Amino acid sequence: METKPLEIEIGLLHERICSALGDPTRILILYMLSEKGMFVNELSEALNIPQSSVSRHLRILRERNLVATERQGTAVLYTLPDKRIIVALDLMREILSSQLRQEAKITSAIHNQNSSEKKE
Amino acid sequence: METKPLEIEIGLLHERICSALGDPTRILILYMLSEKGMFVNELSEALNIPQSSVSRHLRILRERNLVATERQGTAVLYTLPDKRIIVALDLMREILSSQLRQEAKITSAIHNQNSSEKKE
DNA sequence: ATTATTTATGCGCTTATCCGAATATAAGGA
DNA sequence: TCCTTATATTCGGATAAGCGCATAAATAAT
Repeated sequence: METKPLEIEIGLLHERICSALGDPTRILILYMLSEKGMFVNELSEALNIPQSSVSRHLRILRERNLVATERQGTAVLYTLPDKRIIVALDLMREILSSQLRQEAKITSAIHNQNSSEKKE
Repeated sequence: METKPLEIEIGLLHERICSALGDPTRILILYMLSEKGMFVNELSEALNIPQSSVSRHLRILRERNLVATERQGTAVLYTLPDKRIIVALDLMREILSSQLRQEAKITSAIHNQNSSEKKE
């Protein structure tokens, strides 16, 4: 079974980037860090999520170099070293809102259809 | 417990777009469809993956409107209605290759360090 | 050294995701 | 109708991912 170059690259893309986006909390963390660097407990409080859970999510992001760390005393400041991930996420949000607009159109079209059917 | 607007939007973003990218096969399918429309069996053969598996992946993409379908006799042609998802994926590939270049730099720096240490 | 603070990890559990094989469904032709 | 082709779904099982709680590890201060 041969594995083509594209497949290998996509496999790596999934493993390193896409799978990190596979949890809504992690996406939210990326957006929060795009505003400013934050400590673990800050994120934990802001998200209202247990510290251990935040720490685990941060580990996944850190292992993939999507966030960077900087020790400050006993605390660890997390920052976003490459803002392009936010650009990619924003693009996906645009795709989503296109979809939602489209779905709203279809829904209202069905409503119009129903009300004109009633008239007949 | 309040849920802020951003959280809701991110939740939807994850549910509808990001989670669909959570499997390498699905990413590969999107790339293949970006070249040309394909039938299920074509994808199945090209990917060397069982038809049922491909069909399931296509369902996930279809439910999220990331692919469109068009019946042609007994077969179903799958196409990519919005190429922007490819733009987003390509951007992530760029981020990844930046990372890989960076890692290569660090690795070679360590090698240089080691060899100069040996000299002393 | 002891203690306080902050972050990371181990553990057990639950849930979600993926898979292959088999079966069901849909469309078209003999 | 019956059969063929193409696609979709169901089933059962295996694997991965996420969570909360408790605990370990790291740093700094007394």
